[in-house]
Amino acid sequence: MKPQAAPKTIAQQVYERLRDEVLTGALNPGVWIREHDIASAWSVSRTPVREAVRRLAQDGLVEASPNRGVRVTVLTAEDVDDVYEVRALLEGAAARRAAEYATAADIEYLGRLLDRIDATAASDVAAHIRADEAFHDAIVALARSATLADLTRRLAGRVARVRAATADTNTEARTRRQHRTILAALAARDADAAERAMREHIRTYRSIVTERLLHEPQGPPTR
Amino acid sequence: MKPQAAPKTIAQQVYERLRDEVLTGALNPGVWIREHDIASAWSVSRTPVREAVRRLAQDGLVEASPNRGVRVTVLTAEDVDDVYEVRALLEGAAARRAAEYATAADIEYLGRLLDRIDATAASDVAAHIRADEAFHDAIVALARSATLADLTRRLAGRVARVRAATADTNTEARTRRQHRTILAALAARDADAAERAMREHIRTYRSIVTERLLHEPQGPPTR
DNA sequence: GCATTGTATCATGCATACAACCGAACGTGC
DNA sequence: GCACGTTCGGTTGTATGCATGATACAATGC
Repeated sequence: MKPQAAPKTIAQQVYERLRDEVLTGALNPGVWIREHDIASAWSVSRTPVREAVRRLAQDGLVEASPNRGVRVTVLTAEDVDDVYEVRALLEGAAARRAAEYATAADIEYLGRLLDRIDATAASDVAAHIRADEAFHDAIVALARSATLADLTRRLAGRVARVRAATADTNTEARTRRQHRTILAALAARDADAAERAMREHIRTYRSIVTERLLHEPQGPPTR
Repeated sequence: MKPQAAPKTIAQQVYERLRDEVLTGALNPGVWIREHDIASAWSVSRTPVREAVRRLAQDGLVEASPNRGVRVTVLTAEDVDDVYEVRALLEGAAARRAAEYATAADIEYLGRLLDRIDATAASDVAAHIRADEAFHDAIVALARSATLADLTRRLAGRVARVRAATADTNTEARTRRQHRTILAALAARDADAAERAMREHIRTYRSIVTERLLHEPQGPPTR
């Protein structure tokens, strides 16, 4: 079921755990992450911690200062705007290609994913986000473009950060309707409509989360 | 004015050198890269080599097999097609935004970059590629989107690989005309035209390089 | 009082040693 | 002769110790 069943190496485990702590806010924006602290706290050596931290930097979740260390990046409204605009671009293109390649079975499967979103309790934020991600990921997979999938995955960290920060549960009736619109466009093999619908959908997300970010600012950057 | 003037750390030096060897074909596709070999050959430890290799994997220039090592990725025509399609998407969007943000001075600067391409001897392949990259990079910079710039840079490695493998000198009159068309669209502040022109331009590249790849299958002969 | 310089401290950057794991070849039993 | 288990070699994964570079603070000179 879960394609990731190999948190085998310590570096991978540290990476996932650190990522979780950033996403959940256990590590507040602006705080310094010292390799030695993490290593001693979790009883591992600095080597895998170092590797994990580098990967987080690639994901845009932390930013490195040479010879100084890394700290959790601070989310600004401009960043969110920017990330979501590019995400709309990428996933819009993915939807366009998916409209060309999707089989009837694929369409049916996507429909079941949407049903699962509807069946998830609005209170279960994490499950809701996972179900929504599954729908978007499935469409990207249908695009049959390794490059598109790769870049989308690269944005995923920053997107997840935003969603976690804003408790983006995607429960609004508007976004649900948009999901069905996207699916209908795919089923009709209408590439233009699929791309337009996906872009519109993600831009709706964007306005929702940016608005929430303005009302719930960030934590204090500890020096 | 090179923004990168700090190949100070050993890891960075190893990264750049390894990258060069992959691009120039000193390391042929399919060849296994063993950390220890590189380290002893260049008189450094495995630690910075390991870091450099991981970064290359992120760039898509090498692919890793768990506990087995990494080897130089093999270029297929499908990969090239895919990478250039996404590149057209990203840089097309960049051109659109550039049309909104560019000042008169920016336009003039872009014009000088194009003049420099024309002034470069067709025989100097490396200089030609650098000059062309400068033009494209400048447009991406004008888009004022950190995310767009980041993803473009992430594709840069794969694109550079293709260009090096096909000696893509961009000397055809057709591509030069397209450059001027893009610039004209930017000068006219016509976002739609700019995006269209850039997409068309990169897709022209794509057909050129894919055709060359078919005639000259893999990289240059071993040194 | 302010600027400049020297120094202490600390985190990263690198090197080296050890351990775990995978693959392949070889040997043995049927 | 074939299949299976085992051993062996080699590579990556991890731990730890040392060197280096940067920053902050304090002392000193102007």
